[in-house]
Amino acid sequence: MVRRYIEADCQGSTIIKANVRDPSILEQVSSRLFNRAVRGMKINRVVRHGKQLFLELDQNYLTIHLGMTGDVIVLKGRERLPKHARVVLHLDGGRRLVYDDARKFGAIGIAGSIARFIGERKLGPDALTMSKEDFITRVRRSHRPIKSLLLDQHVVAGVGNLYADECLHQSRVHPQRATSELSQGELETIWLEMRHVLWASIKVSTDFQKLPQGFLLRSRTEGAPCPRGDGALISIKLGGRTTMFCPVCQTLE
DNA sequence: ACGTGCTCCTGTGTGC
DNA sequence: TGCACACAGGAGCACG
Repeated sequence: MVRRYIEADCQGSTIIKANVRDPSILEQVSSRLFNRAVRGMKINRVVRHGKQLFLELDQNYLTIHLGMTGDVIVLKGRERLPKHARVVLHLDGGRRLVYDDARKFGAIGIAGSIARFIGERKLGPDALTMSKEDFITRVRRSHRPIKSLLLDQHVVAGVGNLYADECLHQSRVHPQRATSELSQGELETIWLEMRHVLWASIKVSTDFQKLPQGFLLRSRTEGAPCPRGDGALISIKLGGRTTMFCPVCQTLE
């Protein structure tokens, strides 16, 4: 969604200059080098891999990870900056591309190539691009709970906590099931539902209330009725993350 | 190779 | 209304 947004509003624009208002948001690059890397460069296109965004410039890539509270906003006039604007890119034509991030878990940097960036961080294949066979091969041998694997960006890139819960709910698989114990059919279902869930969310621009009936994300609250059956949702901790599921339709066996 | 707990940071919701 | 506290959608790290 953010990738499309940036591309729609900024593709072809030239970065006049950058204003790094909080250098601690920069990853492995100083403000000075960052400025030098982006100044005068055109934004040719925007590529996404998992949760990572790559703004393709003329000679390198500007990388963006939104963390938990990061957001990209394009200001077209003289609007006030958002409260936690960490980096502002001044574009030709008076537009400003703003990175806003309250908690500062996000990061912005410069990369020479996408492949190298992914390789250095050992990121797995993108959730929406990887084949079913690739997904099953990468996941199959692990004895870890399936939810931990879905959340592990080294295995699959792009699935966050909420989407992992939704994906398993749609698949009717208990989040604590050991992945190695899952049947071929269950793994195929999980791969399919992972795609369904991510596409569905993109379609409604992550406005969960607009998701179709039956989605956990519409009422992700402990005790809420299961959106697709009889149970009531319960909450557990798995790998330190809040995990919501229906104990009636997602069973451990 | 795995789970656990801690860390970074700030805003929001809850209970007293 | 004010305050203390728990918790939050990410991810890296040390540790056992």
